[in-house]
Amino acid sequence: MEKTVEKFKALSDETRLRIINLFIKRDINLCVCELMDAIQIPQYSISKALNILKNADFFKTEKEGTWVYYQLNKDTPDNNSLFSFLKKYLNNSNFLDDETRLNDRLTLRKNNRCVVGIIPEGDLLKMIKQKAEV
Amino acid sequence: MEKTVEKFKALSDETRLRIINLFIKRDINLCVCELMDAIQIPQYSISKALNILKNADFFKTEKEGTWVYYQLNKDTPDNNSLFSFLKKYLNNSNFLDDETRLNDRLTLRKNNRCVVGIIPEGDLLKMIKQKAEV
DNA sequence: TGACAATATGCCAATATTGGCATATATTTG
DNA sequence: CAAATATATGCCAATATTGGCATATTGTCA
Repeated sequence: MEKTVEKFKALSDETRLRIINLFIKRDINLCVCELMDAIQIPQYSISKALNILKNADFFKTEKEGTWVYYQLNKDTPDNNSLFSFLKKYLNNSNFLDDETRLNDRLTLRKNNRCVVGIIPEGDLLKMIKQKAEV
Repeated sequence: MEKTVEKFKALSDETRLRIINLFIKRDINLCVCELMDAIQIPQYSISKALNILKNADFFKTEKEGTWVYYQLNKDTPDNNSLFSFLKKYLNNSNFLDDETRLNDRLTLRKNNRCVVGIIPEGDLLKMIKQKAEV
Protein backbone atom coordinates (compact mmCIF):
# COMPACT_ATOMS: atom_id res chain seq x y z
CA MET A 1 0.00 0.00 0.00
CA GLU A 2 2.79 2.38 0.97
CA LYS A 3 4.58 1.38 -2.19
CA THR A 4 1.48 2.11 -4.23
CA VAL A 5 1.24 5.59 -2.73
CA GLU A 6 4.93 6.10 -3.42
CA LYS A 7 4.45 5.14 -7.05
CA PHE A 8 1.66 7.62 -7.62
CA LYS A 9 3.66 10.28 -5.81
CA ALA A 10 6.56 9.59 -8.12
CA LEU A 11 4.24 10.20 -11.06
CA SER A 12 2.84 13.44 -9.70
CA ASP A 13 5.48 15.75 -11.05
CA GLU A 14 5.83 17.17 -14.52
CA THR A 15 9.52 16.41 -14.96
CA ARG A 16 9.14 12.84 -13.79
CA LEU A 17 6.16 12.28 -16.06
CA ARG A 18 8.10 13.65 -19.01
CA ILE A 19 10.97 11.32 -18.25
CA ILE A 20 8.95 8.17 -17.80
CA ASN A 21 6.94 9.02 -20.89
CA LEU A 22 10.08 8.87 -23.03
CA PHE A 23 11.02 5.43 -21.76
CA ILE A 24 7.53 4.10 -22.24
CA LYS A 25 6.97 5.52 -25.70
CA ARG A 26 10.35 4.47 -27.02
CA ASP A 27 10.91 1.31 -24.99
CA ILE A 28 14.62 1.94 -24.83
CA ASN A 29 17.41 2.46 -22.31
CA LEU A 30 18.75 5.97 -21.90
CA CYS A 31 21.51 7.71 -20.04
CA VAL A 32 21.29 10.94 -18.10
CA CYS A 33 22.97 13.09 -20.71
CA GLU A 34 20.56 11.93 -23.40
CA LEU A 35 17.63 12.82 -21.17
CA MET A 36 19.13 16.27 -20.61
CA ASP A 37 18.82 17.03 -24.31
CA ALA A 38 15.28 15.69 -24.52
CA ILE A 39 13.88 17.34 -21.40
CA GLN A 40 16.16 20.40 -21.35
CA ILE A 41 16.66 20.79 -17.64
CA PRO A 42 19.86 20.73 -15.53
CA GLN A 43 21.74 17.49 -14.98
CA TYR A 44 21.09 17.42 -11.24
CA SER A 45 17.36 17.77 -11.83
CA ILE A 46 17.37 14.77 -14.15
CA SER A 47 19.41 12.72 -11.69
CA LYS A 48 17.14 13.59 -8.81
CA ALA A 49 14.02 12.81 -10.78
CA LEU A 50 15.47 9.48 -11.87
CA ASN A 51 16.39 8.68 -8.30
CA ILE A 52 12.80 9.20 -7.16
CA LEU A 53 11.46 7.09 -10.01
CA LYS A 54 13.99 4.38 -9.24
CA ASN A 55 13.06 4.32 -5.55
CA ALA A 56 9.50 3.78 -6.68
CA ASP A 57 10.81 0.68 -8.50
CA PHE A 58 10.08 2.05 -11.94
CA PHE A 59 13.65 1.75 -13.15
CA LYS A 60 16.67 -0.46 -13.22
CA THR A 61 20.15 0.80 -14.02
CA GLU A 62 23.16 -0.57 -15.76
CA LYS A 63 26.58 0.96 -15.57
CA GLU A 64 28.88 1.20 -18.53
CA GLY A 65 32.00 3.15 -17.72
CA THR A 66 30.94 6.54 -16.47
CA TRP A 67 27.63 6.22 -18.27
CA VAL A 68 24.58 4.93 -16.44
CA TYR A 69 21.79 3.51 -18.55
CA TYR A 70 18.33 3.67 -17.07
CA GLN A 71 15.63 1.34 -18.23
CA LEU A 72 12.09 0.50 -17.20
CA ASN A 73 11.82 -2.22 -14.59
CA LYS A 74 9.46 -4.68 -16.21
CA ASP A 75 9.99 -7.41 -13.65
CA THR A 76 6.57 -7.14 -12.02
CA PRO A 77 3.06 -7.55 -13.43
CA ASP A 78 2.06 -4.37 -11.59
CA ASN A 79 4.67 -2.32 -13.37
CA ASN A 80 3.81 -3.79 -16.74
CA SER A 81 0.18 -3.04 -16.18
CA LEU A 82 1.01 0.51 -15.16
CA PHE A 83 3.34 1.10 -18.08
CA SER A 84 0.87 -0.08 -20.66
CA PHE A 85 -1.78 2.11 -19.10
CA LEU A 86 0.53 5.12 -19.16
CA LYS A 87 1.44 4.49 -22.77
CA LYS A 88 -2.15 5.27 -23.73
CA TYR A 89 -2.83 7.79 -21.01
CA LEU A 90 0.12 10.12 -21.51
CA ASN A 91 -0.90 11.72 -24.76
CA ASN A 92 -0.29 15.34 -23.88
CA SER A 93 1.20 17.37 -26.71
CA ASN A 94 3.95 18.62 -24.39
CA PHE A 95 5.49 15.21 -24.64
CA LEU A 96 5.83 15.38 -28.41
CA ASP A 97 8.60 17.97 -28.26
CA ASP A 98 10.51 15.83 -25.79
CA GLU A 99 10.14 12.86 -28.09
CA THR A 100 11.39 14.82 -31.07
CA ARG A 101 14.42 16.09 -29.23
CA LEU A 102 15.19 12.60 -27.99
CA ASN A 103 15.00 11.29 -31.54
CA ASP A 104 17.49 13.96 -32.58
CA ARG A 105 19.83 13.16 -29.76
CA LEU A 106 19.72 9.43 -30.42
CA THR A 107 21.05 9.92 -33.94
CA LEU A 108 24.40 10.59 -32.25
CA ARG A 109 24.64 7.08 -30.81
CA LYS A 110 27.16 4.58 -32.15
CA ASN A 111 26.40 0.86 -31.96
CA ASN A 112 23.35 1.85 -30.01
CA ARG A 113 25.48 3.39 -27.27
CA CYS A 114 25.77 6.95 -26.09
CA VAL A 115 29.18 8.28 -27.04
CA VAL A 116 28.99 12.07 -26.87
CA GLY A 117 28.16 12.83 -23.22
CA ILE A 118 26.82 16.18 -22.11
CA ILE A 119 26.41 18.59 -25.00
CA PRO A 120 26.73 22.34 -24.22
CA GLU A 121 23.35 24.02 -24.19
CA GLY A 122 22.08 24.72 -27.68
CA ASP A 123 24.73 22.72 -29.50
CA LEU A 124 22.71 19.59 -30.20
CA LEU A 125 21.57 20.51 -33.71
CA LYS A 126 25.05 21.77 -34.56
CA MET A 127 26.52 18.40 -33.62
CA ILE A 128 23.96 16.50 -35.61
CA LYS A 129 24.81 18.53 -38.68
CA GLN A 130 28.52 17.90 -38.13
CA LYS A 131 27.94 14.19 -37.94
CA ALA A 132 25.93 14.24 -41.16
CA GLU A 133 28.81 15.92 -42.99
CA VAL A 134 31.30 13.24 -42.04
CA MET B 1 -0.38 18.36 -18.33
CA GLU B 2 -0.98 20.23 -15.09
CA LYS B 3 -4.23 18.35 -14.76
CA THR B 4 -2.45 15.04 -15.26
CA VAL B 5 -0.01 15.88 -12.50
CA GLU B 6 -2.90 16.91 -10.27
CA LYS B 7 -4.61 13.58 -10.87
CA PHE B 8 -1.60 11.52 -9.89
CA LYS B 9 -1.09 13.76 -6.87
CA ALA B 10 -4.68 13.13 -5.85
CA LEU B 11 -3.95 9.41 -6.00
CA SER B 12 -0.77 9.61 -3.95
CA ASP B 13 -2.35 9.40 -0.53
CA GLU B 14 -3.54 6.34 1.32
CA THR B 15 -6.91 7.71 2.39
CA ARG B 16 -7.73 8.96 -1.08
CA LEU B 17 -6.72 5.66 -2.64
CA ARG B 18 -8.90 3.79 -0.18
CA ILE B 19 -11.85 6.02 -1.03
CA ILE B 20 -11.53 5.85 -4.79
CA ASN B 21 -11.01 2.09 -4.56
CA LEU B 22 -14.44 1.66 -2.99
CA PHE B 23 -16.16 3.59 -5.75
CA ILE B 24 -14.31 1.72 -8.45
CA LYS B 25 -14.79 -1.75 -7.03
CA ARG B 26 -18.47 -1.27 -6.23
CA ASP B 27 -19.40 1.13 -9.03
CA ILE B 28 -21.89 2.90 -6.81
CA ASN B 29 -22.65 6.35 -5.41
CA LEU B 30 -21.87 6.94 -1.76
CA CYS B 31 -22.37 9.67 0.80
CA VAL B 32 -19.84 10.91 3.30
CA CYS B 33 -21.33 9.15 6.31
CA GLU B 34 -21.21 5.80 4.53
CA LEU B 35 -17.56 6.33 3.70
CA MET B 36 -16.89 7.14 7.34
CA ASP B 37 -17.95 3.63 8.35
CA ALA B 38 -15.96 1.99 5.58
CA ILE B 39 -12.73 3.93 6.00
CA GLN B 40 -13.02 4.69 9.72
CA ILE B 41 -11.55 8.15 9.83
CA PRO B 42 -13.09 11.49 10.95
CA GLN B 43 -15.75 13.19 8.87
CA TYR B 44 -13.60 16.18 8.05
CA SER B 45 -10.87 13.92 6.74
CA ILE B 46 -13.28 12.21 4.40
CA SER B 47 -14.67 15.53 3.20
CA LYS B 48 -11.24 16.94 2.56
CA ALA B 49 -10.10 13.85 0.71
CA LEU B 50 -13.23 13.91 -1.43
CA ASN B 51 -12.68 17.56 -2.18
CA ILE B 52 -9.19 16.88 -3.48
CA LEU B 53 -10.42 13.97 -5.59
CA LYS B 54 -13.24 16.11 -6.94
CA ASN B 55 -10.89 18.93 -7.87
CA ALA B 56 -8.92 16.36 -9.83
CA ASP B 57 -12.17 15.70 -11.74
CA PHE B 58 -12.53 12.18 -10.42
CA PHE B 59 -15.96 12.80 -8.91
CA LYS B 60 -19.32 14.36 -9.48
CA THR B 61 -21.76 15.09 -6.69
CA GLU B 62 -25.48 15.07 -6.31
CA LYS B 63 -27.31 16.65 -3.43
CA GLU B 64 -30.30 15.06 -1.79
CA GLY B 65 -31.40 16.99 1.27
CA THR B 66 -28.47 17.24 3.60
CA TRP B 67 -26.91 14.18 2.05
CA VAL B 68 -24.34 14.53 -0.71
CA TYR B 69 -23.81 11.55 -2.98
CA TYR B 70 -20.44 11.27 -4.58
CA GLN B 71 -19.96 9.24 -7.73
CA LEU B 72 -17.17 8.62 -10.20
CA ASN B 73 -17.03 11.10 -13.05
CA LYS B 74 -17.08 8.87 -16.11
CA ASP B 75 -17.58 11.67 -18.60
CA THR B 76 -14.12 11.50 -20.10
CA PRO B 77 -12.26 8.69 -21.87
CA ASP B 78 -9.22 9.51 -19.77
CA ASN B 79 -11.08 8.92 -16.55
CA ASN B 80 -12.60 5.71 -17.80
CA SER B 81 -9.24 4.45 -18.87
CA LEU B 82 -7.79 5.35 -15.49
CA PHE B 83 -10.63 3.77 -13.54
CA SER B 84 -10.43 0.49 -15.36
CA PHE B 85 -6.70 0.42 -14.84
CA LEU B 86 -7.12 1.10 -11.12
CA LYS B 87 -9.73 -1.60 -10.80
CA LYS B 88 -7.07 -4.16 -11.63
CA TYR B 89 -4.16 -2.35 -10.05
CA LEU B 90 -5.57 -1.69 -6.60
CA ASN B 91 -5.51 -5.19 -5.23
CA ASN B 92 -3.91 -4.53 -1.86
CA SER B 93 -5.40 -6.54 0.95
CA ASN B 94 -5.89 -3.39 3.00
CA PHE B 95 -8.75 -2.55 0.72
CA LEU B 96 -10.63 -5.74 1.52
CA ASP B 97 -11.49 -4.62 5.03
CA ASP B 98 -12.82 -1.34 3.70
CA GLU B 99 -14.93 -3.22 1.21
CA THR B 100 -16.33 -5.49 3.88
CA ARG B 101 -17.23 -2.62 6.16
CA LEU B 102 -18.86 -0.80 3.26
CA ASN B 103 -20.92 -3.88 2.47
CA ASP B 104 -22.07 -3.96 6.08
CA ARG B 105 -22.97 -0.31 6.09
CA LEU B 106 -24.87 -0.52 2.83
CA THR B 107 -27.27 -3.09 4.30
CA LEU B 108 -28.75 -0.14 6.20
CA ARG B 109 -29.89 1.61 3.01
CA LYS B 110 -33.58 1.85 2.12
CA ASN B 111 -34.60 2.08 -1.53
CA ASN B 112 -30.94 2.29 -2.27
CA ARG B 113 -30.64 5.53 -0.31
CA CYS B 114 -28.69 6.31 2.83
CA VAL B 115 -31.12 6.91 5.68
CA VAL B 116 -29.16 6.57 8.90
CA GLY B 117 -26.55 9.33 8.74
CA ILE B 118 -23.48 9.31 10.95
CA ILE B 119 -23.34 6.31 13.26
CA PRO B 120 -21.53 6.73 16.61
CA GLU B 121 -18.14 5.04 16.54
CA GLY B 122 -18.43 1.31 17.03
CA ASP B 123 -22.20 1.12 16.71
CA LEU B 124 -22.40 -0.10 13.12
CA LEU B 125 -22.70 -3.81 13.84
CA LYS B 126 -25.17 -3.11 16.64
CA MET B 127 -27.43 -1.23 14.23
CA ILE B 128 -27.22 -3.96 11.63
CA LYS B 129 -28.35 -6.51 14.21
CA GLN B 130 -31.21 -4.24 15.25
CA LYS B 131 -32.38 -3.95 11.69
CA ALA B 132 -32.26 -7.70 11.23
CA GLU B 133 -34.50 -8.19 14.25
CA VAL B 134 -37.24 -5.92 12.86
C1' DT C 1 -38.38 30.16 14.14
C1' DG C 2 -35.09 27.02 16.69
C1' DA C 3 -32.77 22.73 17.23
C1' DC C 4 -30.50 19.33 14.95
C1' DA C 5 -27.98 16.65 11.41
C1' DA C 6 -24.81 16.14 7.23
C1' DT C 7 -21.22 18.14 5.08
C1' DA C 8 -17.65 21.73 4.12
C1' DT C 9 -14.06 24.80 5.29
C1' DG C 10 -10.82 28.16 7.75
C1' DC C 11 -6.95 28.15 10.51
C1' DC C 12 -2.47 26.68 12.23
C1' DA C 13 1.51 24.07 13.50
C1' DA C 14 4.11 20.09 11.99
C1' DT C 15 6.03 17.91 8.31
C1' DA C 16 7.39 17.02 3.51
C1' DT C 17 8.78 18.54 -1.08
C1' DT C 18 11.10 21.45 -4.44
C1' DG C 19 14.73 23.94 -6.84
C1' DG C 20 19.13 25.45 -7.15
C1' DC C 21 23.92 25.54 -6.18
C1' DA C 22 28.09 23.46 -4.90
C1' DT C 23 30.48 19.59 -4.41
C1' DA C 24 31.28 14.48 -4.07
C1' DT C 25 32.04 10.06 -6.36
C1' DA C 26 33.48 7.05 -9.84
C1' DT C 27 35.54 6.05 -14.06
C1' DT C 28 38.43 6.90 -18.04
C1' DT C 29 42.43 8.61 -20.26
C1' DG C 30 46.91 10.54 -20.79
C1' DC D 1 49.15 10.25 -10.57
C1' DA D 2 46.40 14.33 -12.55
C1' DA D 3 42.81 16.04 -15.47
C1' DA D 4 38.51 15.47 -17.35
C1' DT D 5 33.84 13.67 -17.69
C1' DA D 6 29.25 11.45 -16.28
C1' DT D 7 26.46 11.07 -12.59
C1' DA D 8 24.95 11.50 -7.68
C1' DT D 9 24.15 13.87 -3.51
C1' DG D 10 24.31 17.16 0.62
C1' DC D 11 22.57 21.38 1.99
C1' DC D 12 19.26 25.09 2.53
C1' DA D 13 15.60 28.33 1.87
C1' DA D 14 11.11 28.59 -0.28
C1' DT D 15 6.98 26.45 -0.85
C1' DA D 16 3.40 22.91 -0.41
C1' DT D 17 0.95 19.35 2.14
C1' DT D 18 -1.03 17.15 6.20
C1' DG D 19 -3.76 16.45 10.34
C1' DG D 20 -6.58 18.05 13.71
C1' DC D 21 -9.76 21.08 15.86
C1' DA D 22 -13.34 24.33 15.74
C1' DT D 23 -16.71 26.31 13.31
C1' DA D 24 -19.49 27.50 9.13
C1' DT D 25 -23.02 26.21 5.87
C1' DT D 26 -27.01 24.10 4.24
C1' DG D 27 -31.10 21.71 4.66
C1' DT D 28 -34.81 19.24 7.51
C1' DC D 29 -38.28 19.00 10.69
C1' DA D 30 -41.07 20.08 14.64
